[in-house]
Amino acid sequence: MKSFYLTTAIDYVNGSPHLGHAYEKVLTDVIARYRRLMGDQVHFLTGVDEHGQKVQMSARKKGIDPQQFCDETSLEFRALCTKLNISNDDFIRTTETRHKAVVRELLQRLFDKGEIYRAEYKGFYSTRQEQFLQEKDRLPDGSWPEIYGEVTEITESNYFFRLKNYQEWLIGYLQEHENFVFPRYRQKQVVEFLKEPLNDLCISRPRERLEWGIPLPFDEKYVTYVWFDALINYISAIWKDGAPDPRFWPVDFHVIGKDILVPPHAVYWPIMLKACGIEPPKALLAHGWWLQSGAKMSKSTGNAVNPLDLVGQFGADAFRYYLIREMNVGQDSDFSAEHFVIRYNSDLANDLGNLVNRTLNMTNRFGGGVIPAAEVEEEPEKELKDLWAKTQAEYTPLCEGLQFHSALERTFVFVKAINAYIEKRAPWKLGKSTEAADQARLRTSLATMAESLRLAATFIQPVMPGTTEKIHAALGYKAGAVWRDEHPWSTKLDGCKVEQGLVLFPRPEPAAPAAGAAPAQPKQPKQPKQG
RNA sequence: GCCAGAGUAGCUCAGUGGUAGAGCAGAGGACUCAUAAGCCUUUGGUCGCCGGUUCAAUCCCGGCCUCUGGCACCA
Repeated sequence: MKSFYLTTAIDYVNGSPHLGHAYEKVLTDVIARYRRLMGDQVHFLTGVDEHGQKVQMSARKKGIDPQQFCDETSLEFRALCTKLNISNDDFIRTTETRHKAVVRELLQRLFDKGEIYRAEYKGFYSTRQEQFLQEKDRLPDGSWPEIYGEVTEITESNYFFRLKNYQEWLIGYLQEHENFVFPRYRQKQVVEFLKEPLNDLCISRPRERLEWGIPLPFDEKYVTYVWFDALINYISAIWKDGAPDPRFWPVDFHVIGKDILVPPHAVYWPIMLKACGIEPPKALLAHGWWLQSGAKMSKSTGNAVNPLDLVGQFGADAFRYYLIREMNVGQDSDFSAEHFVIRYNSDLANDLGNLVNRTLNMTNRFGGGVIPAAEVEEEPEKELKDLWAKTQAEYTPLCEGLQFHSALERTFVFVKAINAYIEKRAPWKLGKSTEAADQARLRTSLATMAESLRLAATFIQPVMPGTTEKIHAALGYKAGAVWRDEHPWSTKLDGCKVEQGLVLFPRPEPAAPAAGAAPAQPKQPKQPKQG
């Protein structure tokens, strides 16, 4: 069985989860679920980054121990995974012993090899912000901004990692591995970055300045800083006998935000691994950001909508659907609650949810609640089956290319076609006919709509696993163990007993006529005709 | 400044060397199994601007404008 290891970035616990965290987890989860369905042995890791100055300061502000602070806030991130139905196999925290041990082991290994050395670092230090400043932090007139308070030039001794020794190696590696970074154009950014000479990387902080970190094994007066702590999580979580578990390493995908691609994941990380004698990752997937231009405006009026509230209101599957359907992986996209409601109503409630409900109702009314076998194949059936063949052919390549938004789009084209098929057959008319041929067509139409619904449900599974299960259950069906065997058009449903009715995606209550932007009013009902 | 991405119907986007497409929104219609859902029909665009190559460019080339992101020790 092929193994497939993928990770999200670990989230910094000095703050609450937001849409960006949610998206990264959902995207990674969709890939993970898809690979599992394709038969891979998946290992999906996520977690939290808990060290550093900000955590130390936040804990102090609350008057609690940093560890206690981490214990509390990391729970929020775990809760987010549960809420979004994330199927991670592991959740790592950088304050765990298993992690700290590996960090120290690798630091020692590099120190022994001479990859880490001690040197003086001279710079401008802000006591108030407890950090070194950069030349770019200066105001145009050369002074330092007010927020830094008193700035003094100090010299500090620190440990450095010989990054620049590996610059040529990395450039060559990127040439040989053109698909190291997805999307491709981001790899160009990395190559561009490497045209400038690298400096060695400062990897320590003196403990008097930063207490909350992992002490260097060869000098306990220092803790390691940021990258040699956080990035290591990807291997510390699967550490086995002095190396990352060969069943999973090298990792198939590190899913990260575009903001931490260059330089941390695309430069520091491969070089760190190379220096340790460990293989680099197979690929990095840098996703874009959700912009919330609309939210900023409403914030000023105090009406800010937290996107994560939509999960509670509409369910994890609907939320996941929106994120995956709207975002072209790698690009940025705009998030708006209005847009969300429009998609929810149109795709999920009207097209899919309503289709499920009407299929169940017709099967009960015209078929006695049991899905009959198809008996004829005329133009309407042929058209629908042809479309399925086309959908099936396109689906897998799209998913393999991470084009999940397109894969969903094709699947919903098929869903719409099922609705159109039903109109063509009009079982409610066939039901009134006593002709044997019409009765055969009626049974065929019930079988066809049920089967096509089963197939559509199968294809939405990586994105909306709960919905797939509900639809299959409503059809009285339990999917087999091998997903790909579920893809072809079949007679698997013959004789299945269906449920009474099922409203999967209830339409939201009409928005209260509160001031300002009322989101997505439901369409005005048409007046029923008199008579 | 440098690098990259993007500028196509009201909105979100697809697209090909031969006088433009989808979904949503809008308009009209027939139906009733259904979450007043679904189906059918339909109104919208000098495809950022200016040149060039070509029989022919939205798609090729050059220039320009606008937007977004990155340009290191900051999660």
